[in-house]
Amino acid sequence: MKEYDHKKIEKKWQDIWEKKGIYRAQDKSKKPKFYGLIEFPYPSGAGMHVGHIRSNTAMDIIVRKRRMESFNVLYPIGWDAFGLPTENYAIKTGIAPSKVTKQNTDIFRKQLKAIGFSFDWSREIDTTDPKYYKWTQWIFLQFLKNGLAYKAKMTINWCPKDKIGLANEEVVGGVCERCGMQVEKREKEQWMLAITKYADRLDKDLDEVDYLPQIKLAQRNWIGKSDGTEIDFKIKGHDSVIKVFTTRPDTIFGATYLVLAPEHEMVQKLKSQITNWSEEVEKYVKEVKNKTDIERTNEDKVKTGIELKGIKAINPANKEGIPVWVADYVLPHYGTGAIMAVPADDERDREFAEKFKLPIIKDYKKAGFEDFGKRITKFKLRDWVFSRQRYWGEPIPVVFCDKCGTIPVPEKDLPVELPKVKNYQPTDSGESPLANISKWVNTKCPKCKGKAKRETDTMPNWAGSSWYYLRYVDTKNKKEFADKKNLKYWTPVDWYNGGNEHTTLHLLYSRFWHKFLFDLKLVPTGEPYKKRTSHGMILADDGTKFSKSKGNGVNPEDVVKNYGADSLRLYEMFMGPFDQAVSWNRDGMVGPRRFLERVWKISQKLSKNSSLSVLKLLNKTIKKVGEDIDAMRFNTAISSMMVLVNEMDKEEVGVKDYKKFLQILAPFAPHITEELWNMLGEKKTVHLSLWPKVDESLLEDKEIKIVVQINGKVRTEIMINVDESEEEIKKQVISNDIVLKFTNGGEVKKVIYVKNRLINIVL
RNA sequence: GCCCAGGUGGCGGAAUUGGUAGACGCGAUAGACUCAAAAUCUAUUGAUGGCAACAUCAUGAGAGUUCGAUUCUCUCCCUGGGCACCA
Repeated sequence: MKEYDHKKIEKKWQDIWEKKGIYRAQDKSKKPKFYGLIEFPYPSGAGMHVGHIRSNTAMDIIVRKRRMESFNVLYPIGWDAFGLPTENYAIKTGIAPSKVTKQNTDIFRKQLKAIGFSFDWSREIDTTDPKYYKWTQWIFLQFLKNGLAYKAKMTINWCPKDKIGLANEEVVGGVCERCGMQVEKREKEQWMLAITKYADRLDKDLDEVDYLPQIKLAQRNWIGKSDGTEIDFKIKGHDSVIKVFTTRPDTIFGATYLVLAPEHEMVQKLKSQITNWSEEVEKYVKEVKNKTDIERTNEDKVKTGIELKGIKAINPANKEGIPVWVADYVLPHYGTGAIMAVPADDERDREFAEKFKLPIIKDYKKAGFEDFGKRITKFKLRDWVFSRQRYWGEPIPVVFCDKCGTIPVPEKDLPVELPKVKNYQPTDSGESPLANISKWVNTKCPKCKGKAKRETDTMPNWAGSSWYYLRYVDTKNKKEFADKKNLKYWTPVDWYNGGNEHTTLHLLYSRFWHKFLFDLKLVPTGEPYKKRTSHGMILADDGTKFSKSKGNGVNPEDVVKNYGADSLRLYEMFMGPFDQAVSWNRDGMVGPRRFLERVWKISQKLSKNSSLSVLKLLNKTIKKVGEDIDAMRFNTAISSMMVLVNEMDKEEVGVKDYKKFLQILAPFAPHITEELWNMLGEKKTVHLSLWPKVDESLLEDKEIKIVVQINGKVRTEIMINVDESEEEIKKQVISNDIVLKFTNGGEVKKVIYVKNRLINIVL
């Protein structure tokens, strides 16, 4: 072929690669393994997004390089297909979510294949496949067996639009994370997972993993570990105590009053002794209860509160009776829901004390505090609300029997499959649409064989994604979620890249599930991911998010058609630093495409040997590209290859050296490099060839240029020999014509020499 | 309000972590090729002054440390993201 035509080569090689199975991971291998993971996509009806391509290409480049470094690589793909958009689509159109999911995954698969990602397609998984969610349900039963799944009646966040209960983690700024609707409060029986039991380990074990510092910090802030002291305050004339949590137990001598959250259980217990109960306190407590979190916290910092008259607590430090208040700025779910106020030391407490004329003790002694409480660790993290009143999720495998109570579905009866329904709308009472299918709901109790009802709640879509990386190591296993030997060989994941938006939700949940499975000795490591990085978003050319309503999306298929997958991959890697958000530029595709055309053109003019300048630059580039890939600096890797191609364009290039260049370009542009590699007579794929070695002897120059500064300003540059001594170089510089012009007989105060870089003369 | 990123030509961005600011790419201008256009090639391209050699200024603003600051310190302004009175 004389000219580069991506249409003739891309599909061709994709088919050959698939037929030969060159990207298949080998479960039995003596090679060292490398498990590279991307977050499996949600197959939305809109098809693949340019953002998917950016993150998938990055990991694709990394795993392709690892293969060329003789690693046995696992780079799998699947579908995180349960979720609201598909269900909402079903509500609108009446089309079954399973059918929509099938359509969407077919589109996604075709689109992903057209980009040339080196996924091992033989391991494709789908969270909505009963063969997969059988094991999601099975893991839930293990949680239940071990007391980590429990039912609780609790105030939940209720989205009136989605008609669904939301986990605290899914409420962003008081509104539903998905639809933006103001969240209400409702009482509801919910399945919960006790993630808080793992809070300490989830925090501590971050020390063992290689996550980006920001990611660790975000997880730590979310878990919110804080060490402090729990102190009992006795109540005068009452036998119970108010437990207070403080990080500053040394300030107890300055504590002049207590504040309880209005929801605090002691408020109800002390009711009969509170003299202003009916006229003030009761009303205030009710008001707070009706407030959403956002109203409660958005009061322009004007604090409200009511004193519980008739109640006095005793400060254990000085035995003085102090007043007790309720105020909504104290939250029931953090600490003990009660604080001791030290207005002399704490800004909020002072503000509150000044407003309500409470005593402030300025000088108090700070010694001897340790006797008054016990050391304790508190976390912000709350248990995970695991129930959804929706159709399109894994049914929670539990039945309710009047005689026997809540009974888990026996493991042999898994999976509990989703039945077909006619109407996907949640019921008016907010129950799952499953509640309407009496045939499915009414069942036999596994224990007494009497009448029983199935749980109609389903799992949140975080469930299937909490363990999918484990299934990839053994996707077809019918006996267990994955074979132990496979787990031992492949896990942990060596490198996991994903979106920033998942650093507190998905990442934390999957670490929690993993630790639980580790405790049951079902997985061999305490952490699922050795290394975690994250990518920046791709924004529209105006710097805002892509959105359907604006119609500013970019269709990757059009780009592939016009420019080719290789150009698209290169552009997305070249457009900016990988961890930062970048704007899509319609004209940006041109540069990478031209680059590939020049790469092609050079193949038509190869000689026997390369010029020295090409040889030197090639070596430098091999080194830089290798380092840049490992550090995810794809943009500079590409620019250095562009510099090399510019040089090769002008100079003589030998076949052997050109092939080395093809090898380092191969992870970025797999199709064109394979075609050229093949055209040059290679029979085996470039993608399993050995990554070229750097010839260190070619990296160093004997003659180098150094910069000459006078008083810190660049005035000229000179060539020096690397073997020359500092003395000789200084002498040479001082007698330089241009330097003499500036020194002009003046006194040289100081000469600073930075080896092989610059020399600065201070006058 | 607090925390984390970030602010560099017309645009996306680079800068060996204190050592030539603007690599690489896009765009633009001029020329070559062409009947013409596209593509390609060649040259120029931060600003100001100058015929030129060159000089001065310039990395959000202002100060500081230093022989030397895009890089370090302080104050302030702006953009994006996260958290929401956390005891």
